[in-house]
Amino acid sequence: MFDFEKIDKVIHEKGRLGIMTLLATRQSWTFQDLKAELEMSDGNLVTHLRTLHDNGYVAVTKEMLDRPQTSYSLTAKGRTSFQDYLTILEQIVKAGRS
Amino acid sequence: MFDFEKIDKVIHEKGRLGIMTLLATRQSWTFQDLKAELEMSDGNLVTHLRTLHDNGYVAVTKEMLDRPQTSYSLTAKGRTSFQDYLTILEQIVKAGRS
DNA sequence: TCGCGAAACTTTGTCTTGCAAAGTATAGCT
DNA sequence: AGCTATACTTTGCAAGACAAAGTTTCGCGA
Repeated sequence: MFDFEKIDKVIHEKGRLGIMTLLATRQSWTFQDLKAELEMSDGNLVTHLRTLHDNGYVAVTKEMLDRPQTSYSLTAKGRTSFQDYLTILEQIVKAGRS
Repeated sequence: MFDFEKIDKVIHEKGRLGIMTLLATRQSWTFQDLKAELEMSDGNLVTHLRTLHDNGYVAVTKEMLDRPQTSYSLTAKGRTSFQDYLTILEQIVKAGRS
């Protein structure tokens, strides 16, 4: 019926799913904004962001304003992977609502 | 924006999400049918089903036909929890498609 | 110039899971 | 009695989430 093996394990985790969803709604997010929105610890957030970056889903931009400020955004690959993931979610919702 | 903490960790796991989705499409599934559809090992499938049962999401019916046959179905609690979960998925899809 | 604090990590450690392989129990068929 | 299928349980490992504490780097104020 469904191929649940297709579910992307990198995205399908509460923390990273939150990050990906936020990144999809805006061009760019700072570390601080993500942290405030998701209420994650520094270590946890950085680890998830690194996992996403290592998989080529997230781009990192480091800037020096008056304070250091790192921003994150989706890569093209990240965006398509996320859309593919959403397609599976849609199928699940559709099946589950019947 | 979203409260990702609301995501039900019992449901939000690839294996159990598969089980719950299948159970939502039919009144009842046998162990063998679930196993064939999800392509899981016996131990893995039983463990997930027990987790779902321990959380009150799944009812178990044991029968003796010519062979032992155990069937699984959603409880009322399981159904509402799953619907709540789907609601969050819908929000994510909606946000991610914008 | 010497801290001080903030941002963004890294490190460490713990604890929970997923998952598979192998073993067990029960019942029917031959 | 022995074989097979179902439905488990047990064991063990490896991966991952997560938090707390330590680290680095910068700007700024005393």
